[in-house]
Amino acid sequence: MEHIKEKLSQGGYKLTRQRQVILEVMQDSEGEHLSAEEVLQVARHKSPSLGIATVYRTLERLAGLGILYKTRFDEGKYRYELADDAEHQHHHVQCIRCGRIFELDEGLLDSIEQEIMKQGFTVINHFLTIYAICPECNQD
Amino acid sequence: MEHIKEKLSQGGYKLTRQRQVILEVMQDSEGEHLSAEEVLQVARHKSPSLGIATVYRTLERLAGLGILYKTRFDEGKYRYELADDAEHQHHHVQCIRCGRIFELDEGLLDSIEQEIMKQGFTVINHFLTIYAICPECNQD
DNA sequence: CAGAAAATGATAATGATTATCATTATTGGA
DNA sequence: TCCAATAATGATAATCATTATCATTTTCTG
Repeated sequence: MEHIKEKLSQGGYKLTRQRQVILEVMQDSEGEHLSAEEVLQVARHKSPSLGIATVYRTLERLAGLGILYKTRFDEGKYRYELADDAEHQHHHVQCIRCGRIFELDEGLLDSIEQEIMKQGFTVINHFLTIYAICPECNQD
Repeated sequence: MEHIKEKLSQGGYKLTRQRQVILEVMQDSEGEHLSAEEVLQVARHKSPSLGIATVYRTLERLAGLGILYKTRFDEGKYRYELADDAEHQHHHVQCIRCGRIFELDEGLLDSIEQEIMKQGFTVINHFLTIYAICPECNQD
């Protein structure tokens, strides 16, 4: 939490009550991937007058600072999750039956990146989403 | 072109003038990834009264039949491209400078899929997008 | 050729996000 | 401490892509 506050102030942002609440929501929902609307619903428990515009602005800033990951699955909206300390970019498997999202190990894409770099590209980032049927749904 | 017509009628759809025009636009733009709005602009050269709703409906049907791929890059809209004959799913590298999109070989993800299957998943599909700086932009 | 079914085009509705703007909160000096 | 400058907030309008609606037109089948 401390290093997050640091990043905020380094970015020239203040840790307001609203930002604190939104950060807490993100921390309390480890492993989930929340949309802006979902963040708002939960955050209003602690800050009932919170507006959706502030949620969007805050999530955007936090993502810009690398505190959150901003990902778009194959639906119309972005989802956010707390970034780990490490620099690594991770990936997802989404179950097409139950909709749950599973994390995928990093490093799996290294060989692909190397191939592309050979062709003269500088790789900045990559996003992989796999659609599958999860083990539980497979039992039905 | 013939096998596309076949697929259409097999799906219970008629090859109307509008659908023909939209298909031609997609065929004439090999290697590009067009949004619905872009398809409309080009298609209106041949069919000026074409409506955007028809474009959306047609692209959706063609994608449903596997004639087109429907992909969402990290922006708010879908883009479409003609699917190859092969079943394979391909992937993209997008240059963050010039915005151009490059195709990526298939097969690169096989090892990752195998890993996930070991964990009990049934893989249905996967989407990989890599953000990079392309060789040309790298020279600036 | 008629009549049913499908397709079209105009436009309204929707959902997510961004922009605007008046109000409120915060902060670093006098 | 108080005050102005600046940043942040919340309400709401605007925007953008997409989907839904519906009256009209087209197409196919008999």
